[in-house]
Amino acid sequence: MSGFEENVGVMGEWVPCKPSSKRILERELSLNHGQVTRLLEEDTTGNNNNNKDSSQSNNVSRGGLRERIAARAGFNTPRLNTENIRSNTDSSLRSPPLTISSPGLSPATLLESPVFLSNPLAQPSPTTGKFQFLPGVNSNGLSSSDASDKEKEEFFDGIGASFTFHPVSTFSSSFFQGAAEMTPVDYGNYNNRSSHQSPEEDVQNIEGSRTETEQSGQKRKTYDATTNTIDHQEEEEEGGEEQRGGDTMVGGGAPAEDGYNWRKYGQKLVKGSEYPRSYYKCTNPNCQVKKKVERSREGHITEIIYKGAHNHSKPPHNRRSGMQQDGTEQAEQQQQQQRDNSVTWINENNVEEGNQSGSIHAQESGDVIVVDASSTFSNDEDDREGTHGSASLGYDGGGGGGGGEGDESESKRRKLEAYAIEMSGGTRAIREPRVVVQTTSDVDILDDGYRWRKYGQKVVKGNPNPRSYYKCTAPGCTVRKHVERASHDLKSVITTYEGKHDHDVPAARNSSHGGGGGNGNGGVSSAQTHHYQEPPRGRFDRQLNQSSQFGRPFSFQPHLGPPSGFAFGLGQTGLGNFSIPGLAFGQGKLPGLPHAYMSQPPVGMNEAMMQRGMEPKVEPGSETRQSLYNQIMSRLPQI
DNA sequence: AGCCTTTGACCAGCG
DNA sequence: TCGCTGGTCAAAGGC
Repeated sequence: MSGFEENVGVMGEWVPCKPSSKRILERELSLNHGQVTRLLEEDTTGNNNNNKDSSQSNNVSRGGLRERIAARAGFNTPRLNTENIRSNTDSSLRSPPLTISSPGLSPATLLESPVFLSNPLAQPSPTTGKFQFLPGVNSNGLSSSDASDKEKEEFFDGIGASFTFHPVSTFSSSFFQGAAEMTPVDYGNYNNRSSHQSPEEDVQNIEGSRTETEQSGQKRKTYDATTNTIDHQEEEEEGGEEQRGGDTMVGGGAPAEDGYNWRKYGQKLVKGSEYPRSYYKCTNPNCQVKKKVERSREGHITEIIYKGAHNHSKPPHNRRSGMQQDGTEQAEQQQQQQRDNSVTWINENNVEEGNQSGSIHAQESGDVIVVDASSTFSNDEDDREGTHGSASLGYDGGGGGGGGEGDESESKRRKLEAYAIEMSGGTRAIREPRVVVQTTSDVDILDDGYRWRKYGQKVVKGNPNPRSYYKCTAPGCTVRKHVERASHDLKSVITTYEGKHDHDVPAARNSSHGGGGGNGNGGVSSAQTHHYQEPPRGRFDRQLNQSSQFGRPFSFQPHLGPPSGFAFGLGQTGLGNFSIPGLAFGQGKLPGLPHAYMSQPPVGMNEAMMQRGMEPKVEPGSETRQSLYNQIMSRLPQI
């Protein structure tokens, strides 16, 4: 391949350079992520406090991001200065400065983020940036000592690119649904695919900078903790595929459908947020659940924050009475949600420590997740991944000293939040790991070292570009991927993977595009990483892009890797904005979150590298960070 | 008529 | 105490 300097799809947006960025970055980067551990000892402030801290809201994009992150992840998160972040639709954005005002957050940390998810939604265009992969970074997030300075230079030069760690908002399990409808390509084994390899429900339609979700036959997955089952309630939306509008906005009316009825009781333009926030209450009598919804100018839901838990079941067939909301509209809303929201729960009630009764009813409709948090829950759906673990609350061991002492309410809230996180993580767990890599390159990402058999091709509605579906030809390997090219830029390739771990890269092809850094070690890493982990899907959403996709919970546990709902962009002139819209949900035990998170191998990174034919190398993490730091600092404009 | 959204005003918490 | 801010109220109007 052509090496790092070769473009990599960029996702992100450029924002005006902030003069002080370097200084801030310098200070912040000097801190290592070990500090994150200390964050655990800090009180998780919870979403409700977001607006209480005006100083924070001034520094955090969309106000209270940090708190929101904390609420999701169960621990305080680095504070980011994202005030300059703008919608990526703003073409005027350029040369964003990297402003990191968060202890413990370093480029290395970010680069070690679990998955390199390019979020089409977040991009104005796949061609607006480059998706760079750091040279010499292996699956462990360690840089390679073999990576030449030149490579690194090139890497950062290429950071005209910004890249985004972004959660993917649709179920990966339903990712290849479209394949079922596509025109099969006879490659011999196509019809012999095992049932479990069959395409499922919906297909994410990545169209240039947009992600559309196939809505025909949209399914809702309901996870019932009491039975540990996942119920697919297929909701055949009227009109089926015809309903799939392009970039249909959610009407100015009701919030995205999530199965419950809501009454809007207020709207306000919150400081730090570009978009107005709407306040909704559940219309069910005695139900105190509320939610806040923020929409972009286009009507895309950029964030949904739930507060509380429903004490009732969903109303039958979620059709609002009285109001005009036909199936089409609803379907549109659902698909809208699927492609762009972030969800946060602030669970404040119905939870009793260690003794939850009832059932957890986590429902997802697109990205909207509603959780009836009234019980503990466990999720065995993803046992194969070793994720989730316990359904027990992510409480910090009964107060873990921390802020719990003497502050019962705070402790409780913390627990509740953690609980909510747990739940959200649980719902996430039912999805298969997935990695989305968008590149802009003349090097076909198909040539990633593995052998693929094309089993179909389909033109997804709303996307003029044909999508090709591939399956790994390795025996027993169920990895699939689909690839499509942006019509406006044939070099832009969007590849989405689904599946995981079990075999090495075929030797014969492993070096075909080794690109930079191709030393003996590369193959090793490559061989180790034909697996895909679900990225932490945190909201993400608010991301630089209003179209955000957001947030998905992620597991901090080893098998799942670090949180991913993580998005940040590096500016063209060195470093750009930096945002972590979806450093979201964590579902592991609270006490271990930060550590686990920080220590997770950058699966996504590695995968991304693999996509690019790069060969990760090993190097002590500290060196990696230092190297990154040096590189970044050297690229920052002098103040 | 009922339910909804809109929107300005008000309230409360925090620094 | 004051100002800022997010959250909520409630009247008005629409469907």
